[in-house]
Amino acid sequence: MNNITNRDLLHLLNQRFRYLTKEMNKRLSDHGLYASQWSIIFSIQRFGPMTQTDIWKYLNIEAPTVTRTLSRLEKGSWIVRRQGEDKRERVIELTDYAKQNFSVVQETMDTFDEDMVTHLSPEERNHLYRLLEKLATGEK
Amino acid sequence: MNNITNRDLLHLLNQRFRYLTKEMNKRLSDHGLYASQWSIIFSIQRFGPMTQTDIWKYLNIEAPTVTRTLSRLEKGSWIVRRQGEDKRERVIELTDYAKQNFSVVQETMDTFDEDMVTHLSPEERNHLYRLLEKLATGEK
DNA sequence: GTATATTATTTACCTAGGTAAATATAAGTT
DNA sequence: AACTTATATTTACCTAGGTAAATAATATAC
Repeated sequence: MNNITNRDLLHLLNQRFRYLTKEMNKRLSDHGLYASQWSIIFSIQRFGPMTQTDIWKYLNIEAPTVTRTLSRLEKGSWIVRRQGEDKRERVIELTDYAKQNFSVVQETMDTFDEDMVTHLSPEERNHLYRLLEKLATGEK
Repeated sequence: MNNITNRDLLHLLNQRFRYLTKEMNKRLSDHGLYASQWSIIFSIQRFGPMTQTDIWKYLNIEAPTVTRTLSRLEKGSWIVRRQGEDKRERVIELTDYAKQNFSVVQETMDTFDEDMVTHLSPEERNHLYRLLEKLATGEK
């Protein structure tokens, strides 16, 4: 059994990642959402109102990306931006519309998550997690 | 030890993937390339001249994405598009410039690949590969 | 209290991925 | 040969990620 090359490993990761987001977008399209939009909605539902900085730090994406995605969510009536005490910051809250639709979308996503890992046993899922933790940690 | 949730698993995959491409782009920027561009150059070097269909089928991306990336590579003098016998198709070849610079970039990428998996033993790399194979296979 | 530095957000401009529809050529049918 | 179908590529238009620089408000220094 030959060892897999680093390149093949990263290539496969790439393939799988793209398949995942493609499929996720497909399933979310019924709800008028995209994958990245859902991850923001989910975060706010989980942690309560967040500033944009809270969001990009948690999701590990850049501030301009959040600005843009929030604008789309705002246009779709999923979130509202309210001014914070610190007038530089904007606090993001879910709209009633978002709260009403949250659980339906969540069910869709739960099914999606399960479908994606269905061939992995619980032990394998834990193991995969631990291996991914060791991947690309930035240190040498 | 609690089991990891599907959501956390996919979330981590997301984080790692973004870190990977970000870092890869950073290292390639010295060479005036982006990650996706390199993957095309690498494919052609490996398999020889390919039609655009060959490329998108191999890389598992959509045809329009390839069209765009090739245009950028062409502008950067990395590739040339020549008409195939079948006049519908365009055969992509590396330029002399690409051939001359290939090995330097490849060294950069080999180092990158190794850096990304450096915390994983050979067995772990194989295992990670096998687990990723089982992920998101599309079947239920 | 004014000047400077820091922080939060935005704007402008890249690349990359996707879908849907258009175009051009080839292949198949009658 | 003419008509229809299929294939290869492109165009137009989305979203998402990134960097660099601008703007506005806060915090800090003097």
